[in-house]
Amino acid sequence: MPPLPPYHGTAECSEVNSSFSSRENAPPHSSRPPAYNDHSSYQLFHGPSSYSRPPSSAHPSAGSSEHRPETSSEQPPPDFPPEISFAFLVKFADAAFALQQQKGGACPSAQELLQLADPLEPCLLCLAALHAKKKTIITVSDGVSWCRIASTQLPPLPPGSSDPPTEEDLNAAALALSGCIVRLGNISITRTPRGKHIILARAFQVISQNCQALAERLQTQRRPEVVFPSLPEGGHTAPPSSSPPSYPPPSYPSSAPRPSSHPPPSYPSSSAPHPSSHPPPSYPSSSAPHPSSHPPPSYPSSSAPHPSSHPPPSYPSSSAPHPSSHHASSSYPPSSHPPRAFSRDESVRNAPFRQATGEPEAAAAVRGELRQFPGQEPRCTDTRQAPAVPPAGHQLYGQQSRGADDLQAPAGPQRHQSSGSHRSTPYPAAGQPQQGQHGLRPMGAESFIPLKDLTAYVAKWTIRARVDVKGDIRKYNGARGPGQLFNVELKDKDGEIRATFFNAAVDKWYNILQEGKVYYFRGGSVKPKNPRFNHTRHDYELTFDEKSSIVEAESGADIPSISRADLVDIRGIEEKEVNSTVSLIAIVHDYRPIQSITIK
DNA sequence: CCCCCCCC
Repeated sequence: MPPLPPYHGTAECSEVNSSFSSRENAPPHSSRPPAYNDHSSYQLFHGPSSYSRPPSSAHPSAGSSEHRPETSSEQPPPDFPPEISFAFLVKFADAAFALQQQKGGACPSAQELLQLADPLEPCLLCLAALHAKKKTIITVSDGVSWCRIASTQLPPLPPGSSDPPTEEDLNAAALALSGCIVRLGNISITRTPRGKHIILARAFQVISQNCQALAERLQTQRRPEVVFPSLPEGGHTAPPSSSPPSYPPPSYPSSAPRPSSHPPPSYPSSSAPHPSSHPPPSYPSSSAPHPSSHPPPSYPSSSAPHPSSHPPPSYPSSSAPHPSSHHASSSYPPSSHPPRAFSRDESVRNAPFRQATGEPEAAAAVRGELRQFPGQEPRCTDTRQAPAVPPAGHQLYGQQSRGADDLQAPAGPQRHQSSGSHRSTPYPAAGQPQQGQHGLRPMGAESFIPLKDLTAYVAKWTIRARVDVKGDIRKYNGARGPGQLFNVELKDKDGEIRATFFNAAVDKWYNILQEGKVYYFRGGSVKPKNPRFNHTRHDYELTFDEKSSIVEAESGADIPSISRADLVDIRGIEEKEVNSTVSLIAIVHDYRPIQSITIK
């Protein structure tokens, strides 16, 4: 899939994003729908009433701030680095709040947050992404701050949704996302000609659905919203002061200069981030960290320079202490990863609705990624255990055992947890691999070449890459008649390339290829890409047919699907250069599909 | 073989 160039977009896009800015100090609490509509000219959501259910109301029992995720409190949420256990998240959030209060309500800077964590505990947890067009706004939190992200991807729809999904479908889908941990990937930050900031995601997967307690806990505590008006105009790159990994947690470097503490005058009084029901832990309106309209010279973050602007391309599982500190993306070629609209189909695959079978979706979702962290069993907060991951063998697609099959749930979790969540509509994940035979042999022992070395002049090649993004099947009517196709964006350690499957190849491979998994690919054709439509950082693109060989790789640990280089926390987003790409994992507090946007 | 969305 062709990373599209930065979408400088549509007016509506910019408008939507403008909502992130300033006045959007609304707390993540879903109880404040109006906040989203402050622009009378925009009709962003279906209707306030449908969203007014605060997650907490749905899970009254979990409202207490002391409530902790029941199970596996010591386990990291799926896809989080092993150091990031729930206990850590909670502890970290508490420390962050304490620091915030100590600072008189000012949001701790990234630097300060880093200092709250143990040297080896990454304090930046997320991976985020967004799109444009038919936007969707998701309010997420990383435990420290929260923000709204716009996405054109519709929420994973419940089974039986009609093809243009009905409002009810969308609402149900939106509700189902509350309390989910999602992976929002390939976030693109761009600036429109009019100066608006666009934050778009190309990947959206539900990793876990059992995090209501954590989400509620986060919601019960006021956290500053991170708005994005303060995105640097041009690639401002924080001075790479070597990350200060080790600061004893207790010592809050309150000394850290907080320019932020002086919110620009323009800041709306609304600054009180969470006017809502939860009494502010005591932080002054000043807390409103990001004066919207006037992009602070670089808000708190400025104080916390994000070290190396050029993060390592690949990250060692845990050695990288503070991925967050790396604003890798800043080094990204602008526009290299433009927003890409996700189709509903994809969303469905990532639906939070679980199947009755209660598959360990978390594990499924993370499979691949978690493997990067030896010793970490993929698991979510609770009961869902990681399915025994079959000894990484060369698994032939289509011949997997049921268990393996489970693991394949694409990114997706898609099964709904029966346990008391409001999302109870189980429905099977789409895109399950078929049970067909492919007669392909494992190629684990085969040698493969790096994607970057692939050219039209390489005779017989085998590549080993992760399906970073799988597009939807598109029907078309070309000169040779109708056809169908889908694209995937393949990625390996240091390269990427787009591949296309046409017609019969679609039928054969579409369901086999799953986003996030690593495969050996052979038998495809290489041709120069058309830079007009393909923006991957590769001069060529691939085409596979039904006779090609594609076999899942035994392990994808060396090809991180979530590059730590791109990991940032929410606050880190604003520090990114325009056109940079970042990743983060956050908890969805609220998810509201946008019904329509009326541009004035 | 497409190429939708953005740019050229």
